[in-house]
Amino acid sequence: MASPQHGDFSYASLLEISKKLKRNPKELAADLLVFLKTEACSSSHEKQVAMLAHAEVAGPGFINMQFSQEFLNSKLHRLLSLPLGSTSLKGKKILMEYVSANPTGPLHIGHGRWAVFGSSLARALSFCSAKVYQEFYVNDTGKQIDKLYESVAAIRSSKPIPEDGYHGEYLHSFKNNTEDPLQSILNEQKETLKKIGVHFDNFFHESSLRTAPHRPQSKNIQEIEENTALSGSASSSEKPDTLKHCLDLMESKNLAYHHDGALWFRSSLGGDDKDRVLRKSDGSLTYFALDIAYHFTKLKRGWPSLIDILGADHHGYVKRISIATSLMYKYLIASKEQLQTSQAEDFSISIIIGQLVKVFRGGKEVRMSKRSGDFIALEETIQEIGPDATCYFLSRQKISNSLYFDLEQAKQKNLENPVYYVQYGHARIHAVFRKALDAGILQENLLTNTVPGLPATQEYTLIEQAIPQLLDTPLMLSLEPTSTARRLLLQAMQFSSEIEQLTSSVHAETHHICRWLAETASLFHKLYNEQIFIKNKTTEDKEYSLSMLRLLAVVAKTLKAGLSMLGVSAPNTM
RNA sequence: GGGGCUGUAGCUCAGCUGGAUAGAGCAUCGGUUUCCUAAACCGGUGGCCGGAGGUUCGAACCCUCUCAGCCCCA
Repeated sequence: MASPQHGDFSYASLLEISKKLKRNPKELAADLLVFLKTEACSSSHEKQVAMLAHAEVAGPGFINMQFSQEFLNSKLHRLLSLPLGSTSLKGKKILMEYVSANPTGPLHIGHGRWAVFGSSLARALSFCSAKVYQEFYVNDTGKQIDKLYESVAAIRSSKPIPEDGYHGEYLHSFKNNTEDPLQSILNEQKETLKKIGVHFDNFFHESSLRTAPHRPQSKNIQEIEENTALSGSASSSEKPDTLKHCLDLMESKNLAYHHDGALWFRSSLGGDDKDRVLRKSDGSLTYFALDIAYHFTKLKRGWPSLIDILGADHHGYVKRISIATSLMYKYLIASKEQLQTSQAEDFSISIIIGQLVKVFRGGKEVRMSKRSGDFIALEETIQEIGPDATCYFLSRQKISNSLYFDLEQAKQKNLENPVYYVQYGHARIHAVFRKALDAGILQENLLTNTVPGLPATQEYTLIEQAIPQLLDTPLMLSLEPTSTARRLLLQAMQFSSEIEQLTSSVHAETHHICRWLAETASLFHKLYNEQIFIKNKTTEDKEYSLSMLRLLAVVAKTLKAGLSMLGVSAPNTM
């Protein structure tokens, strides 16, 4: 926000306020300055520490401020001794649905993008104390699935695959086994997702929405993984027909009507340009009907805040499904049907449209089509460039922007991929700590496995084990206004608010994490080249080293937090 | 025909609520290693922010029009 020469941070929107108040911005700034100096400086919300050392009016009406040494010191102490996190979304219950790939083939690179984006966002929301439930919708009924079974059946009986069936090579592995293809493909998808750190709380099968088994010969796919504790009354011996219930409800509430032999949803009520068909005149249901029923169950299971991440090819769906879900929620509140949630204002549905990934190979675009079998598998990419680079690469750009992905380039650029730059920063800090241990600056007998502010684990890093002995170190950094060390500390302090900001925005721009990581790593590498942390000549040097280690420990802690939010590892050596 | 996304350095992209001299990485040119990891650091070159109007103290950002690319629906 502020460049270093403008102090630690600056306030710029005073000019806008002054317009409304019809006051001279400079005068207003001067008044605010007096207030800041008397009020804010004397009562920071932590202890009684003066927050500001300096504040001044600059330019046409900016206020530039500088933190006091004491404030920075206490902030550093907190960052080191407490868990990182925020309470900005405390009490929020959010159900996220993403990936939801059809179980008709392996995941492609586009799915990888939604997966990485979704899981990063989920971690960011959890970081802000929201309760997040991650779900994958398994589209296990319908024409595409029938085609899958027909194609496999043809392969098994050595007959030609139907023209409009699936021709991908991956299906040929079913020739010599009797596995259920759908279940098997789904399992493979899960395995792939696991490699990039994506875990779902639930795989919701579309077939569970209706009673009539869609495909009697494959009963094993009917096993419902849905957590019954969360699904309210769904645990009775007879499975309720959610879809029928939902459609009946809509009819009874006059949200749906019959016309021309079809059943229509009054989506125009909510501002759609026309009503949409739920059940065609031939009796078959539209995807839309199933989607409404699915979203209905999300609400009924007690999740009032919904986030859907859809591919750009589904953007036509956004409006109608938002409308349908809102109307459903209104009904649920109106009828006082059992809801595990409390307030109506908790309801929100946010549908994030992720643009597609354009895949190139040596400058030539590769078209993705699952049916012909010509697609870029996520699995293949992970194997070629590794899970860390995959996650980072897929996170780097705004989700609303098409992502250009050249496989050849990604392969070649292994060492130039920015993820290594950040990881290297983390590993380098470890090297400094190892050196400090060798030099006797850190005391081996004081290393501990009970680290404040971190979850219990058997595998604390050296840095983490050293935290307790660093907490007592006084801050002796030369934190001149524009020093790299000061900028680095401010950057680390910024991490939590960076995450808060992206979770509060509708666009949920997780690529900001990448930017923050790269900036932080850059500042660290700069500092590393500016000075030597471990000198070990005099007592003074030793104290200096300890104070620097304290700063570096915070940097390592936040770097690791940022990396793991993206599903990227934070190695200790490279 | 209707709708969505995008247009910023040679390439790939950031740019947070309209704010101070538009930023990174790669590429390119030149420097830095008796010292904690050179997978690093420092410096140079490179810009009509697609174009035109408008809003205002101020616009890459907001509004209108327009051009180009990608996608969805009919």
